[in-house]
Amino acid sequence: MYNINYDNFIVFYYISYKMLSRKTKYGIKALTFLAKREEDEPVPISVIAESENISQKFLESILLSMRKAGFLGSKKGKGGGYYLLKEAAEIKVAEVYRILEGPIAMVPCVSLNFYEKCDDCPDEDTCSVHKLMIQVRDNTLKIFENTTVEDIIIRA
Amino acid sequence: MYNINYDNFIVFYYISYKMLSRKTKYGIKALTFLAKREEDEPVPISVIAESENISQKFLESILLSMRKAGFLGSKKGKGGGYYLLKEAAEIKVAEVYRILEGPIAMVPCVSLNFYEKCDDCPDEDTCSVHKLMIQVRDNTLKIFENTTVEDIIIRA
DNA sequence: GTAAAATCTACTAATCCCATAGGGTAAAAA
DNA sequence: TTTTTACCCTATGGGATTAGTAGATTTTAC
Repeated sequence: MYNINYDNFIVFYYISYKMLSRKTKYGIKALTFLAKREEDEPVPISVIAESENISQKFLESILLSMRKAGFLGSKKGKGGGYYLLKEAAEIKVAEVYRILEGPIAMVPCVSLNFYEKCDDCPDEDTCSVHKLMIQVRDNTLKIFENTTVEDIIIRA
Repeated sequence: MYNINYDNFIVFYYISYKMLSRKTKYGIKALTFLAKREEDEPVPISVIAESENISQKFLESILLSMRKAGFLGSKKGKGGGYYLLKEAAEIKVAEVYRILEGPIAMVPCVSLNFYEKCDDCPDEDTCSVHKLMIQVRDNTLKIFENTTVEDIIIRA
């Protein structure tokens, strides 16, 4: 929490970082954790959760989403857990982001995969922010498309 | 709303675009609207709201924030309204964004102006997403710093 | 074939923030 | 003094996030 002085009145406000949710963050952390292991044996949720400091129940739903998306496989029962189905170098951050977070674009009207007209905006061509947001989207997309789980491990 | 087929069950879900709120979007639209006018006379909130298709009450608070931030001046009573205090070429999108939306960074631990440790992350150095988010921040920041209200008008 | 281990599923809940609306006050002009 | 406008405070519905709780289901181990 921060405070800023306006006209001699102290104004308290919370800063919100909503662009990267914990869900996506945890998802990426879990993927890199799995990729860093040498063995291909299934890893229980509990192990990933503890190692990466993630709420286990929350992580369950995240891993499930990524299993349904084809990144992970799972095995039930003793000795079970989750394991990577793809090579770390084949998993792009862009794909993971879209599964867990949603569109990469800042506004629906500039989304490539989930385009929708902004319901508050009568005309995209005259919209002040449209082209600016396309620019931002292209740049962010470029980074996410060119970064794989392997890249993340190497850099860190 | 989109629907996707998982295991023969139809799953409905809503897509959220939270990165650029209406607040910021409306703020930029209002600034460009004022900048496009040739006269420097004050423009009533109602006129801006109607022209740009913005909820008037919501726009009130937005313009107030931008007045307190030094971008706008205001005049009460008949013939009153809001007017630009700076030249359009001097108003960077980055500044407007920080006032209305908040930090440009996707996560607190990579924010330049509002740095905070992520409370779910024990160690930034070993965090998988930290460096990636720095990269995204730098790119977005570059765009926002190099774009002014005048640029927006010219491009559109 | 029983117990343990683990994934899966569903429901609930607290909290937060966005977007908006309503109503009233203060100031400026006519 | 009346009108016009910005200014300020409060409230509220809805939705997203981030879990927590309880149990069902599947697999392995003994």
